[in-house]
Amino acid sequence: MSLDIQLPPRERLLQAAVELLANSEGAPVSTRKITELAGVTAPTLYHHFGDKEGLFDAVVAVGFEQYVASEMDLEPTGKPLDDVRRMWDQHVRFGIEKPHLYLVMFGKVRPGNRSNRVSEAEALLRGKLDRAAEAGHLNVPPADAVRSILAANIGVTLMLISEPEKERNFELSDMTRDAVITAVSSEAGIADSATPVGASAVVVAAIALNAALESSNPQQLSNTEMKMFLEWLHRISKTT
Amino acid sequence: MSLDIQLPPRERLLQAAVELLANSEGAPVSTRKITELAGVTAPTLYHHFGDKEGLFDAVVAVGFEQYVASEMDLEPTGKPLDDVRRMWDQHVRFGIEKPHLYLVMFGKVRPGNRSNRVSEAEALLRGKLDRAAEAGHLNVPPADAVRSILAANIGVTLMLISEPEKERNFELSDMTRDAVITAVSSEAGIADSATPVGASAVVVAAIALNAALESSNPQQLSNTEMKMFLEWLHRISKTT
DNA sequence: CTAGCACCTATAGCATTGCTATATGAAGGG
DNA sequence: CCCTTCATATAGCAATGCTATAGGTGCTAG
Repeated sequence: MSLDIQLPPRERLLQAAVELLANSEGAPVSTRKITELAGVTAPTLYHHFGDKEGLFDAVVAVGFEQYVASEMDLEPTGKPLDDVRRMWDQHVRFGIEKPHLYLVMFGKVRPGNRSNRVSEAEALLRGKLDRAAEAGHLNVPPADAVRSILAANIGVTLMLISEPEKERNFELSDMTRDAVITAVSSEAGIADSATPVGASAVVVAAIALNAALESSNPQQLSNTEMKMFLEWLHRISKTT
Repeated sequence: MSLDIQLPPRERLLQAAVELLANSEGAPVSTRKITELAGVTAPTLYHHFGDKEGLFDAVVAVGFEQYVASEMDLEPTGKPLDDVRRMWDQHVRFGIEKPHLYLVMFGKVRPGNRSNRVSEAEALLRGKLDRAAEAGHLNVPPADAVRSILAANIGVTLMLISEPEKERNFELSDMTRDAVITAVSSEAGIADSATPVGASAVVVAAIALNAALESSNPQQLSNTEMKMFLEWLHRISKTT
C-alpha cells in the first residue's frame, strides 16, 4: 500500500497527496492516508510542510506551474486580446482536467481573504491585458478588466466542474468568454449590441416562438405534429 | 451560554447554527458548539436533521427563501431584461450581506455534483429569461443564457466576498453583469412596441419567424421538412 | 385510570480527524 | 570521540461528526 519507489520522503509525500487527491472524487483527503501511502509517519509531514495546508499548497504550486507553463508555451498571437481568449480556454481546460487541483486552488473562498492563487492568476492575465491596453484595445482600465474576466472565468469553470461530465456544454465557456472580453475591449464597442455576433433574425424569432409555445400550447397542431415542430424549431435555434 | 428563550429544540438548533455561522468568519462551525449554544445534546440534532449537512441545508433554505422573497417583492419592470439585471444585483447583495450563508450555498463545489441551490437559482433566473425570450429579447436559447449569467454572477459574487471589505469595487459587478446580459440579448426585439394588443405571444412570434424565414433560408432543415414546417407555422399564426 | 405506543431527548462513547511533545537515529565537524 | 543538527518514529492529545442504547413525555385506546 506504500509507494515503493525510494525517493526522499518529501517527494513521496507530495506524490501520495497528488495521487489521493486525484482519486478521491472531491472527498476530503486525510493526512493519515497520505502518510500511510507515502510510507511515512505524521511528524515527517509536519516537519517538511508545517501544515496540511502547507502540503496542499506545495501540491497546488506544482499544478499551477504546469498551468502557467502550458500557457507560456503558446507564442503570443500578436493580438493581445486573442491571447486573453486563449488564456481563458487554458484556464477552463485546466479546471476540467484536474478538478481536484482546481478546487483546492479556487474552490475554497473565505470572506475578506483572497487566496494566493487568485492573485497569481490575476497577475498572469494582467500581463496580457496591459499589452492590450498599450495597443489601445481596452476601453476600461486593465485592473478592472482583469477582475471581471477572471471572476467570470472562475465562475464558468466552477459551474462546468459541478456539472455531470456528460452534460457539460462548453458553449457556455465560449459565450461568456466573448461576452466579457468584448465588453472591456474597444475593438467592437459595447454599443453595437444590436447586431450580436452570429445572431440572425431567424434564430431570434425561433427562440421567441419556442419560449412562447412552452407557456401556452395552441390547439392548431396535434400532439405528434407539435412534437416534430418543436424539434425542428430547436434545430433552427442552434446557430453554427 | 445557551439560548434561554424556550423554543422547540428544532428551532433553537436552527437559530444557534445561524448565529454561529454568522459570527465565525468563515471558520468551520462544529456540531458541538451548535448543540451547546442551543442547550441540547447531539442526538437531538441528528434526530431532527439527520446530518450536519442536513442542518446546514435547513439553515440555507431559510436564507434562500429570504433571498427569493426579496426578489419577489420587486414588481416586474415590464422589461424582462431589466428584471434580470435587478436579479443579478440582488444576488450579489445577498452574497455580500450574508457571506457565510452564501458560501454554504454556492461555495462548496464538487465535481459532477451540482448543488440544489444552483439549480434553484437557475430556475429563478430562468423564469425571467423565458419572458425575455418570448418578447424576442434573446438571441440565444434561454437555457444557455441562464447558465452564462448565473456562472458569471456567482463568480463575481465569490470574488467580491473574497476581497477585503475596504477594497471591494462594485463596478466589477455592474460591468460584468452588463457584459453577459448584453451578449445574450438582442435589443432589436421582434415583438417590441409593434405588438398588436390582444394577440398572443405565440402568434406574434410565429408571424415574426415566418417573416424572418422568408428572407433567409436556414440549412438546418431539408426542403420537405421546411415545407411542412412553414405550413404548421401558418396554422399557428391563424388566430382562432 | 392505566397500558401501550410514538415521539423526542439524554448518557456515554466510538472512530477519525489534524497536530504535537518527546525520543531516537544518522551524518558531519571539532 | 563527543556534540550538534537534521530527519524520522513512538505515542498520544483534543476536537470532530456521528450513533447504540436507554430514558422520559405525552397522547390515545381500552
